[in-house]
Amino acid sequence: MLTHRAIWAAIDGLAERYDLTASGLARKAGLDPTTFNRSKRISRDGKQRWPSTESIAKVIEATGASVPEFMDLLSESGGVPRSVQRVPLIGLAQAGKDGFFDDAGFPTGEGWEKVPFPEIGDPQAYALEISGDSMLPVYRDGDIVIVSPAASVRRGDRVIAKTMQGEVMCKLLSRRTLTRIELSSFNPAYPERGFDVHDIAWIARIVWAAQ
DNA sequence: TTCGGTCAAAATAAGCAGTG
DNA sequence: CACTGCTTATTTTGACCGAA
Repeated sequence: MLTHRAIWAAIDGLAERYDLTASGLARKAGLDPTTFNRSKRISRDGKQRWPSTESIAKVIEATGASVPEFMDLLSESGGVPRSVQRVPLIGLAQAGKDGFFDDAGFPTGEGWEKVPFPEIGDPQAYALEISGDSMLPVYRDGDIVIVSPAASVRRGDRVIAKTMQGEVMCKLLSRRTLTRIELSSFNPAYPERGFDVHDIAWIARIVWAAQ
């Protein structure tokens, strides 16, 4: 439903997602900074004012967001504000480098982009952007998963694991003993891989996925 | 007339030396 | 370090403008 509330909430959401205020977003889009102010949303006599499609096109262009992304914000907001937390986001490939995690697999330091996500009640959770095709057909390239290093991991769980060598992978935990960890890919084209527990730096459960 | 966007001006917020 | 006083940038409001 394209309500007045939803469309403005989506603009606010877009601004927040890119760390801008509403007026900052307008300025970045080459519009007058006042275009999205509150007083421009409801006129003096209480009538609803709407942004033009041209303005919306400009802010999407300026932020580099996609039209589907904006539609997402529209349906999410839907007029009813939802509890949202901002979680750190990182790419799977980047995650292998040093400096992003502490020894226990909790996100640390700088370099994390923040994305808003529905509240999942875990302040330690973070987001990973999937790359590669080893997780097909469950996760596609570009999907975002929410990972909780605090959640307990059991057989059959979808997990993110990092090896001592710095390789980060998204797998299915197929077997776990005191000394061995067996990880299988969702994509049958990839073989199952076994690791000595000492070769795994940390393992964290995927608790949510945006697809 | 109506509807969005722009203009001008005022209110806030954010730095930032200088001082005790 | 904390506190002023000052400057600059950002945000907001309400009047106004041009297109349809």
